[in-house]
This record gives sequence, C-alpha cells and structure tokens, in this order.
Amino acid sequence: MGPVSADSDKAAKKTDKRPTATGRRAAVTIYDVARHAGVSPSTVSRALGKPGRMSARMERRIQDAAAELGYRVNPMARALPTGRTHTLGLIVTDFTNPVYFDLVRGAERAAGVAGCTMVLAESQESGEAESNAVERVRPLVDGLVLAAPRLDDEALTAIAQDTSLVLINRVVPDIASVVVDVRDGLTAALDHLRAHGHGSIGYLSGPARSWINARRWEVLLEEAPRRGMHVVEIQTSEPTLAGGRDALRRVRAAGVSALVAYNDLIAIGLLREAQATGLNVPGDLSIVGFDDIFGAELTTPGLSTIRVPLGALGEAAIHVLIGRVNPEEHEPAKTEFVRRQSTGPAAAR
Amino acid sequence: MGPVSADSDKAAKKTDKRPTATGRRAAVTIYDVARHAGVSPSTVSRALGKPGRMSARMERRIQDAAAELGYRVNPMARALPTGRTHTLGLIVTDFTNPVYFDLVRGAERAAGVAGCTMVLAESQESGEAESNAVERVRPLVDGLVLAAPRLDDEALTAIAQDTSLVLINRVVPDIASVVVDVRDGLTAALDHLRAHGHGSIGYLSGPARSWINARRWEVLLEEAPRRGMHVVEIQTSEPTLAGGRDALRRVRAAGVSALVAYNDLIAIGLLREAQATGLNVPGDLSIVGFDDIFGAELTTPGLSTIRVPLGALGEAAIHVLIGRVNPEEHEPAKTEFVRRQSTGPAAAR
DNA sequence: GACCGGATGGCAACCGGTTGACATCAACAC
DNA sequence: GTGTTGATGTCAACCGGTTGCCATCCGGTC
Repeated sequence: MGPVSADSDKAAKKTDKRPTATGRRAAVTIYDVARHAGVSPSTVSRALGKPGRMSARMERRIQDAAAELGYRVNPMARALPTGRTHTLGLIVTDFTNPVYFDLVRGAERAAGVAGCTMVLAESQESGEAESNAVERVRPLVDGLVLAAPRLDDEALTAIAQDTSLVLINRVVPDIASVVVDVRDGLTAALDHLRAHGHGSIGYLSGPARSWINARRWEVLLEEAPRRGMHVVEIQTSEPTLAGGRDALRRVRAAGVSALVAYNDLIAIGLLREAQATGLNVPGDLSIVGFDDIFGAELTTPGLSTIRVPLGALGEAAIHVLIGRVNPEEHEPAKTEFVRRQSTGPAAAR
Repeated sequence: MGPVSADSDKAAKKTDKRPTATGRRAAVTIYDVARHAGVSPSTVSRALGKPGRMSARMERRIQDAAAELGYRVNPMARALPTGRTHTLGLIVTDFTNPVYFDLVRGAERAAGVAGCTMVLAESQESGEAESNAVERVRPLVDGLVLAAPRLDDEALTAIAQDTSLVLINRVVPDIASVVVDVRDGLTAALDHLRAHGHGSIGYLSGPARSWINARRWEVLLEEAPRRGMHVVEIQTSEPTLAGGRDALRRVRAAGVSALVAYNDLIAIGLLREAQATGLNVPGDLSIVGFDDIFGAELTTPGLSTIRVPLGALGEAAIHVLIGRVNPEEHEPAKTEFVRRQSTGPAAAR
C-alpha cells in the first residue's frame, strides 16, 4: 500500500529535488509513470483519462504502471489547463445551527459520489461575511451552493455571472435553486391546531433578509384565513434559542393560544422560557417548530414541528449543480407535520 | 443556464474576459495586470507577493492596476510551483453528531484567519471510509486534521509521512495532536456523585477503536477506586441515541446507581429509554454525559455532563497545523463538570 | 572620466497535467 | 507497386502563477 517505491533512499537526492514547503516527499507524476511504462507522458494522460483512445494492451500496461507506482493525479495540475477543479463549495449561514447538520451531510455524500470534494464556509448570518466567503472559495470551485443566502438578488445574480450557483431555499430569477414546499406541512399543522380549538395563532418570524422566512409567513397568511383562523407576525431578535426566549413578552401580549415558529431553535427557546415563567405547554400555549432538527424531540414536552428533509435538500442542490438533474425538473421536497406533545387543546378562555 | 457567453468579442472592455471551458468568463490574470501596468508578469507577481523587493512607487502602481482590474490570484496556479495550496482538510467521523459543529466552526475560523480555506470530509465511523476520505483530500491540502480517527497507529503514521497531520483527541507517537484533559471534569463528576451517595457507577463505553474512549475509561479506572467507588464498563452498540437506549438492559443488570457515558448522545438515549420504562432520573438513576453538546440542556431533566471546549479544540488543531503553535507548547484544554438535573442522591437500597 | 556595487525589473524555466496537430505504420484496395 | 485510410503514439504548446539568474541603470567614489 506504500505509495513510495522501495528504492527511494537510493534516489533520495533526486527525489529531494522538489521538497514541498512542509518537507514531504514529492508525489508520483505522470512523468514517472511514463518512464516506468516506456511511453510518453501524454500517452499516460490519455490512457488514464480517455479510455478507448488507444490499444487495450497499451492502456492496460500504463494502468498497471500507474498502480504499481501508486500514482494519483494532482488535482491542481489538472485544474490548470481544464479549468475544472472537481471541487464544490457549500456556504451556510451558521455551522452550529443543527439545521445544517443533515444538509451538509447530504451535500457531501452527493459530491463524493460525483467524485468531487466539498469546501465549506460559514457566512455568520451577515451579507458581508457571506460575500467574503464566496470570494474566497470561488476561484477554487467548479460550483457553489448557498444555503439560505442573505445577499440580495443583485449580488447573487452577479455571482452567478461568473460561477455556477445553486441556491437552497431562496428563489432568484435565472438562478437555479432547490426549495422545499412548505405548504403541505404548514397546512397540516394549521389543521391540527384548528382541530384543537385554536382560532388565533402567532408566527414567530425569522431574519428579515431570509427568503424562506417570507415564504413561510406568506403561506400562513394565505392558509390561516382560509380556515377561519387569525394569524399575526411576532418579531424575534434572532433565529436562535435566545431569540425565542426574548419573544415571550410579545407572545403573551399578542394573546394568541398557539404559535408557529420560523425554526425549531426559536420554538425551543420560547418553550423553555414559557415553562420557566410558569406557563404550561401545551396547556396554556401550543408551539409548533420548523425543520425538525436534532433536539426537537428531546424537549419535554417533545416539540411538534414541521419536518424539512434537509439531507435530501443538500443532495438535490449538488445534483442540480453538477447537472445531474435539470433545475426545472427538480421537484420541491415535501414537508410534513410531526406531531409531538407541545401542541394540544386551546385553553378555555 | 446557457454554456456560452454572448459577449465574448467585447474584448475592448476594461476587463477583457475570455470564455472558459465551463462557459464562464476567465478570470483576470497577472498577464492582464502586467499589460495594464506596463511591466512584466514576474514583476507583478513580486509586487503582489514579495513586498519590499522593488521601489514603492512601482509596487503601488501595480497594486492599483490589480485592484482596478479586479485581479484575484488563482490558487491552483499558485499551488503548482509552490506546492502550497492554502487549503486545510478536516475529517470528522460523523457530520450529524453535534459534537463536531463547534469543532468545525473553531477550525474554520482559525483557518480563515490564516488565509486558508477548509475542505471537509466525513469518515462515517469506519476506518476504510476514513482512509478514502484522507486519500481524496490529501493531494488538495497543505495539511490535515483528523478528529478522533478510527485508523490504527500504523496507518496514521503512514499518512503523516507524506502530509502534515494533526490529530484531535488521539495520541500517536511522533504525530502532532491536540487533546483535552478529561481528568478535571471527570474527577469533579465523581466527587459530585460520591457526595450524593453513589458508591458504584457504570461507564457506558464508546467505540472500541476510539482512543478517547479508552482514555476516559482509564481515568475512571484510576480515579473511582481512589475515592472508594466501584466502576464497571458497560458496552454500547454505537455512540448514538440508539446505542444509549439499547444499553438500558445491561445498565439495570449491572445494578449501578449512577452512570457516566462516553458522550451525550448515549447519555440522552439512555435517559429517555429509562424514563420510557418508568424509571425516575435522577431518583432511580443518575446520568452524566460527556461533551455538552447542543441538546444536553434541552432534556428534562437537563443532562449533567462534562463539558469539552470543542471550538477551542478545533481552533487549536489548526494553529498547530499551520505552525502557529508548537505542539509541545500547546496546553491541553480543560474539561469542566456541568451540573444540571440528571444527577442526584442515590436511591436508598 | 572610469569603475563599482546595489537596486530594480525582465527573461525563461519550471510546477504537472491536457490536448490539438502531426508523424508513423500496418493493412488494405487498386 | 502505389495510394489511402484508420489506428496509435508523440510533440509541443498551453493553463497561471513563482523564482533563480542576469541585464540594466543609477548614483557615488576615486
């Protein structure tokens, strides 16, 4: 399994000709393979990259030589003339947000299957940081996935000009994107709440720049009145546990009996703050989260939530990016209401 | 997504851009900058990379030209002659394990500060997948961080031969590593349990190949007897919620009154399974987790656990890797016992 | 005025692949 | 025998930077 030929000490001086910055040994190149197989480097390149261009015997011989020497192509060197790096970038807003766990995994798996490696960056919920992250990875990658970007349409369009781009949970004209259809899950949640006597619900909103936040609110605005329910938007300071906690005052002031939150973090934050102040969930207040992150089922009561297939979303984004799936053909993933114990009958008033 | 740029003949523009293989515009090169500034490409390279080698006036002029054209160095092209890619790799065992999210963030931040980008891969708790992941990213990176690797010492040593390597929570002779000192947190947890009358505790162990699992167990073996406490190892099938749930039978059979788990996932799994079968935590069973992941404080009762400074660990690994910190000088991060509600007085027997 | 040495910028050879164009050669038809 | 053709392998020119070495120019000194 050793990638280094046994006589390397004999040729130590020669191998040492190009020590890398870290003082490691230089890798085997196609020139080494070519010499070993008695052909020219270009022939090696073709034997390895363009099957069928030459006689099967020659091809075989070269492949054997390559295997014997433990040759591995140098992605950098390959990228230079071809312009293709076989690397894909994924930029998320916040690494520590559990929402992204599955998304990152889905993307990484799909990339791996396609023979690509992933570079990852974080935009920290800020447009500027996001822009920097994009600029940093851009020259390195064949394509880029932005999850719930905070940049405006114009900036995204400019990026798409120079780089293939796929957005997750964001729609911008002429840019490919994969989105999840929130209607199914949301209507199921509304039906569930109405069946339990909730006539007036609050929406704990997410970041103002978030397209998916606007989308979720929009669907609620359509669907709640259709069911004879009132719905109000309640601002949160940030899409985190703290943001949920801070919203309790406004929730109580709003006088709603049930809430749908922009995400599970907000929902959990609110849940715990409500309990801390002596409220009973779901007795006094029903709470529905969004995403079904790790942790949503750990709370007591378990958080009812609208599950988003995050892994599938990440995977789909990569498939669209590498052209395996036509963006128009890509069917939005479905959401699903997961009933746990944080929702129940509305308190008699 | 048309692959052809429409205006390729508008080369008279300020930034003349040629179409590339992917149909995107080619980036500005040092040749463009050189022409624009009226100097040779090598001079541009030096002006941008080796300050002080030339007159300040010339340097300024070239920098201005570069800025005006929006020049950005091509990392691939730079990597070829120098052998330095300014990219670092991080390989974790499982993306969806919340343990890693702070670690990834810490690493990514440290890398960003050092002007490096991160590539990320997952080894799925298997030595073979880990090996593949290493092979894939290796030619791409200047250095590699392996978090809790499952490969054996020999394989790791072989990797370190060709690539700078830093391990997290694993010690192998002659390979740099950053580890966390579990003794502080563990002894605090033991003291806490003993003070509550627990004389016999169980250790819910982690993966057999995990160095840090062995380490945690070893410290328990040393410290528990020293306090007059008995301690037994209780196997788990996997370091996940399911692994914790499955262990309940063995826990009951062992007749211990308190448990320390290899990680929080196992602890939470056990906690919930115990509750599901009617046990009271901490009334019948005290449980201590490990790591303090997101979610540990969400359970009811909140999980007492031994906090590991994950973010600092990831950051430290990168600092060691890029040589900012001498591995010998690096002081192990401290762990800390976080008392919540899953631990309490031992039941009278 | 001739000489000298440091500062400055350019030439050209890489790094490790890819690829269009071409040389070579055997087989085959005429 | 010659001409044609297709299959096969090589040559050499890139891709976009970096860097050792050399040419030039400048001011200053004897």
